[in-house]
Amino acid sequence: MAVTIYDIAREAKVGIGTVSRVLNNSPKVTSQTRERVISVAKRLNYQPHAFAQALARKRSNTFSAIIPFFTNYFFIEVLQGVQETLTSVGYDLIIHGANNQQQLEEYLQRSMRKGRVDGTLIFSLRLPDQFAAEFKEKKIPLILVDSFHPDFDSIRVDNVLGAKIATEHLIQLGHTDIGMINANVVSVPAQERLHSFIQTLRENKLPVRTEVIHNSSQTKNDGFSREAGYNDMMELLKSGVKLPTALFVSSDIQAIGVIEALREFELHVPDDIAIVSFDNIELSKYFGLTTMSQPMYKMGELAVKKMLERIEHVTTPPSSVNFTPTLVVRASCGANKHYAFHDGN
Amino acid sequence: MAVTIYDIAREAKVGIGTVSRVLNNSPKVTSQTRERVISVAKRLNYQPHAFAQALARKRSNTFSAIIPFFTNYFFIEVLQGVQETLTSVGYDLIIHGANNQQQLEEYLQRSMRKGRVDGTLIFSLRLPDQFAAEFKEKKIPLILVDSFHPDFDSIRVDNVLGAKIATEHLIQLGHTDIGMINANVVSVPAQERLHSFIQTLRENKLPVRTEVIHNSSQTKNDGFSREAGYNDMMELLKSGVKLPTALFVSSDIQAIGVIEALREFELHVPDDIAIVSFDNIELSKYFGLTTMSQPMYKMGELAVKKMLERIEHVTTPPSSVNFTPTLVVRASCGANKHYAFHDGN
DNA sequence: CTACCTTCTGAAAGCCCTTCCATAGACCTT
DNA sequence: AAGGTCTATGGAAGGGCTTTCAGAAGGTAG
Repeated sequence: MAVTIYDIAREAKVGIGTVSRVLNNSPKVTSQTRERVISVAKRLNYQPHAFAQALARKRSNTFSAIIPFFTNYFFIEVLQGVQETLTSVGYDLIIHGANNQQQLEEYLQRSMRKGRVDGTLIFSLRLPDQFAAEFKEKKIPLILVDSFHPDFDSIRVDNVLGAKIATEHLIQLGHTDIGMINANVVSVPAQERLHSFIQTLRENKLPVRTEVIHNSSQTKNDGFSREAGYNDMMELLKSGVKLPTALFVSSDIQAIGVIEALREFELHVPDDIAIVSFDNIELSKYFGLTTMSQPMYKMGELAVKKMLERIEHVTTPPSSVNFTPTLVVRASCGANKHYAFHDGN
Repeated sequence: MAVTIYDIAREAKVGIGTVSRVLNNSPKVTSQTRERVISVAKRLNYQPHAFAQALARKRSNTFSAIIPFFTNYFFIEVLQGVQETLTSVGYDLIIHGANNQQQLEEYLQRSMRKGRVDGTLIFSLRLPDQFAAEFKEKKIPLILVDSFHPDFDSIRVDNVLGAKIATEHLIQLGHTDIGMINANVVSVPAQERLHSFIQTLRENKLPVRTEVIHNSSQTKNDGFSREAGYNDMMELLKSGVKLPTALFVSSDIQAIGVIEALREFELHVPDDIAIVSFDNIELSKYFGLTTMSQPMYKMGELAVKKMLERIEHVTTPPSSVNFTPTLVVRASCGANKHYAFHDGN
């Protein structure tokens, strides 16, 4: 069968303890025996058994990540940061796509199985209270990305500030009648962006026309999709209400759908309607989207670093990092003539 | 500390063997003791220790997937199929993004660690010979997706046939001067599409103008990116060679970049130049891309099913499934007036 | 009532590693 | 030379589970 440290010990005429010490680079082995053991290990093509190691060490060197949806550009880019950082420190990543509340709970349950993972990352999902309590009690490291809970570390983009900046940018461009195409408010970021948008209008004493503030009822990707953007904009267009002169859209990918819908009604961006959205995914540049840029890769990287720290120091109080999204001005808002805007007409 | 089967055994006044049997639904337990054990387990909020289980059972219920690049729409969509299917059968997925050969080898190494995973999926990557031998010898289940090796199961799209269909579609539309914007030929699919493209031109007795057949030298995502498409098309445009009337582009995402470049030269698709690409990612519809559609989600699903079969029957000879990509005619080839083509002018 | 099955159950062995503990031996010290 | 210190080493214990094995308990048949 598979070769174990016992085989190595026998061949190298040492004890298993010594083999283990050699393999773990413990200093208390003479270089002579060390070399003998290493050469035998190589000859037998020894591979340590990960689970036996994990069991003995009481740590698995793997994290789990729970994300709402797989096909979402924001998550993909953050995940890339997570994965690459993790790899560089020898950790593995288990990925769970939670399409609904039930799946989320199942995955959380799995992540809590003793020893399965050393920590888990939750993306953009609200942590149910009973799980929060359990994670806390069991002291299982948990990092929230793009979400928040007072008992755990979190890494976020400041959606409130971001939505404010976006909205004020439109206001500064002279717009006074601004609508919003939002994702599904079951998503926390969608909620925050919505409230901040409304708040900003109020602060600027602008009318809040609820008939042009549209929360998606789509459930797929919580409404953060091209399709949702298209459908929701279509609804607005067909409803016959007076259109605003500008729109704040809760994600770039939705904005792409929104533009598609506008095109069918022969409305031009930014002349007929100006758009600012959120995320700055790779494609945004192509579309000339003015958008709030999030440091996605960096967020992933930081999430891992925090997790590693957290594992070392289980008891330090949780901290929260807020990245400020930055406004990237392109063509869709009408402010930057440098970029041609491409809406396909 | 964490609750173990010993705790349950003590509380329920049974032996650990019985506890284990109950938890694993072994039939040889009276319903009376079964219920007693279950109620104690629930009361103590017992969670089995995954690694101890894996160690004793000699299987981990997790697979690993090695993909070339994270931010590639093709992989993401296949992975979604993989992940969802896996979840439905209670397996976990470890994801490795291999940005280069060295990383690939490290990950393969990791996957071979005894017990770490029950099997691994490799995406679009050529399996190095020494690893092939080792996997085969150790009988570690291995499934190749979008790649091929005679000793292992593989699930592919027929790139040769796909490229042929795409090229012939352009030929049927009357084009006799056709170029290609290819990804980096270090990638097997890129290679196959290239060869089949040239082969098809020859079969149809059309000229093969190597100056308009451009293999990307980009390494990021092996040239399967918007950026690569843009840069490579730019090179072609600036080179001053006579442009072909049609282009076969090796992926949709590149095609988007190609269109962007053409736009800067005020060339219109499909009137000035017709385009057929490959993949049919979600965004293709938006762009009106005529493309070869690959059943990505299905491929992921099938990969998992094959893997599970393979685990049951280690010795059955490897099989290879070839999906035939289907032509989706939209606007970019000029054949379908139903779709408006959107190149942003 | 004894002999023999069945069925269920408890406990030990085993999965493969890390780590602790005890010991042997080398090296100092006085 | 005896005692003490230190280092390298072997091996047992332990991590939490599954599975095998033997035996207890209960039932049936002769």
